[in-house]
Amino acid sequence: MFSIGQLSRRTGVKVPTIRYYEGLGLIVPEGRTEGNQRRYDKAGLDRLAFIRHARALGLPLEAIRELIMLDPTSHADTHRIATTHLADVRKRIARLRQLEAELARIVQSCDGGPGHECDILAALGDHGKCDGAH
Amino acid sequence: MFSIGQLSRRTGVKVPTIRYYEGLGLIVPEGRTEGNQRRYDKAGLDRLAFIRHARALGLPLEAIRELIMLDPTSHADTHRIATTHLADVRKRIARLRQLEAELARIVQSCDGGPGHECDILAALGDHGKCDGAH
DNA sequence: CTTGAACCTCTAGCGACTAGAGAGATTACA
DNA sequence: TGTAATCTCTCTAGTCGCTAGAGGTTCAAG
Repeated sequence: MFSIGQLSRRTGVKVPTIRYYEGLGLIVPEGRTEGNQRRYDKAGLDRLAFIRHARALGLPLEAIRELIMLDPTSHADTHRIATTHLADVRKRIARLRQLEAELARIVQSCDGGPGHECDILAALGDHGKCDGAH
Repeated sequence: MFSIGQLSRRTGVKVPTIRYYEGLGLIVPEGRTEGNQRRYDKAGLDRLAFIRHARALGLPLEAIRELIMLDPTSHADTHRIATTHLADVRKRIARLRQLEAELARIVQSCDGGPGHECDILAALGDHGKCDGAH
């Protein structure tokens, strides 16, 4: 049996966050003490480790809830959620790479030295020079 | 003179968002009509276009506020803000690429077909197989 | 039995908006 | 000039994934 603090220390998830997850129905303590404090068993520990790892991978809590709720033998659903998230991550990477290219271009337009024409502000205000992706 | 709706249509920034920006002090209408409606001039339009483009590049509103407030001839500050943001974007890309690699590995561990051992749930719960970056 | 740490619930805040209520202003057209 | 349609006003609350704090209770060690 673990207290919420022990669970927190073992998983690296902060105490208020665990309670927050409980509010969302993602994890429920096995029981309570007479004094109303939460007590967890090994299953609770595993569940929280699962949530934490999935979060570290960037899955939104809603997707994690789906993973928890669905039939663990249903490969199709599991696969769908993971694949969707992978596609999402790839989209975000693509977008960030565009931003990176444009920002790099803007920063290079000025060497930061004094007495030099600085184009950064103008470049930020002027959409015309961009690829038009945004 | 533009109404808030005209400004919205010309810049692609939604009306409530313009008012939200005003609450943060990023843009102020040139004046108001007798009936208390906002009216903007060309400077307001340019200012909003600037904000929109900077946002599209991912700059947080706080950074945009800095850019607006600072002396436009001060290259150093401008350069610093843009460079900081570029570094931030690069960090986020690096992190997402790690996630992508791991997710791809996890998804590949299961072909989604029936009657097949699916490792996705196990892989999500088990941090041990990861590079340990998260 | 006392102390101090850990725990409880509840509320509010972050960033960057978005949605909606309910009321008032403006504009286009007849 | 009237009226109807559209626009705008302020205000509040919701989104996501937490985090921080107030004010009070319980637990475990010495």
